[in-house]
Amino acid sequence: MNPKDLQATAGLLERIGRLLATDAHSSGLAPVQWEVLRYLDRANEFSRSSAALTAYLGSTKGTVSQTVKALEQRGLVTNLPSKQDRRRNRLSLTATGKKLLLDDPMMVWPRALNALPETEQQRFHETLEKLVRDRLQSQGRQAFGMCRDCKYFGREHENGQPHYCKLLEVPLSDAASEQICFEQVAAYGQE
Amino acid sequence: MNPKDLQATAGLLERIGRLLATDAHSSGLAPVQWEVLRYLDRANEFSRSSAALTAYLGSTKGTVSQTVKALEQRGLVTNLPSKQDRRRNRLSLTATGKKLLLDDPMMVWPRALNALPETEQQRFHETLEKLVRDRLQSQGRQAFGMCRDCKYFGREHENGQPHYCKLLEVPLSDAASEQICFEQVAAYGQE
DNA sequence: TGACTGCCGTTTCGAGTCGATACTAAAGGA
DNA sequence: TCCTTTAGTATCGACTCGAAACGGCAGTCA
Repeated sequence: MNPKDLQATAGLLERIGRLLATDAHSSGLAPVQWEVLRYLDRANEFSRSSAALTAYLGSTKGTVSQTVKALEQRGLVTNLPSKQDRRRNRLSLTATGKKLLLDDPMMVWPRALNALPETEQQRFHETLEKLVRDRLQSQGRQAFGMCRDCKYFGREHENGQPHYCKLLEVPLSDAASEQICFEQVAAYGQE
Repeated sequence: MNPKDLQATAGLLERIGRLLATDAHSSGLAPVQWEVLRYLDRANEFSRSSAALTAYLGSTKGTVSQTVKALEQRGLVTNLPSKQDRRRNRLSLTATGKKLLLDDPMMVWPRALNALPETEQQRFHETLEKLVRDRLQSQGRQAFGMCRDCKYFGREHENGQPHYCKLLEVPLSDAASEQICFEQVAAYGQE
């Protein structure tokens, strides 16, 4: 494709971004607030801190602190100091927060995607993944992949749990292996 | 793909949206301000008004008015009343605005896309276009396509110009036919 | 046992977005 | 001429964002 067409494709990405933002905005919470809720719902225990959230959002700790505070005031999130290291905090969704997530405006997209042919869904996902990964990498940012795709992910049984994290040295449940991890390093190369 | 995977694809869209926003943010202007500059650069004369911009952004006229004001104060945009209808305004990029657009942070995406195989570029573009169009349509919003893809676009010669708009009844240059039009209605069906 | 260092989170500041609402002014029909 | 519709502006409160200053705390090195 020539440069002009590639710009048109980028223009579509821009519009998608805007649609995402306005969808979010018109449903009560700010776009970032929704993203925080989604992240907390999908991240594993070690990754539910302000620092991890800051890296995930590509924002600053100040902004994140404020956003968390706003969500706390609405009773959607709790913010407690960690017992191991009292500099850190532990963020969690409240029951209200979890319930609100069922009305996530982002859910219109899976439905739209579902209308596409199966192979097109697959290919679209792969291309998106490539673009996001490349972009994050060129900014020196983490990809925040799923636990089970990590190079430290082990299938050894331990303590009755089916999996094991070789980095943090903890046993992992099946559910945990599908969560987002702050420390995740892709097992497959980034060629 | 199963629902969980479709959600993962939507998650990638979400992250792209965020990358777009932070890229924009960290380069001086707010994301929306960049979008306004890009729109004004690519829209035809009839479409460079606050009303068209409001529809394009899916925002409100109040917000657009403020955004335009901020860009005016920076000397990137001019805002003049229209002579035909003095309620309307005519927005234009200043020379400074046009120059700034050369540093558009969005330009990293065409480069990233260019790294993909040709067929993958094509397919990705088509899928994106489908998603955006469907989403806009389901919200009852306009698509803002290119003049030459419009059902009112005619290839008749007139006044020395190669094309013609059957809706506004004006001759069109080659360049104008590639601009975004407020009135555009897709020539191909929306099945 | 200290002091030094680096990290983590909070607070505050100014510019800007956003939706909502109220407002002004111009166009255009009855 | 009156009245309605339409286009753009002004203002308010909640929120985002980056930057910078601040305080708490863990780990290290002396």
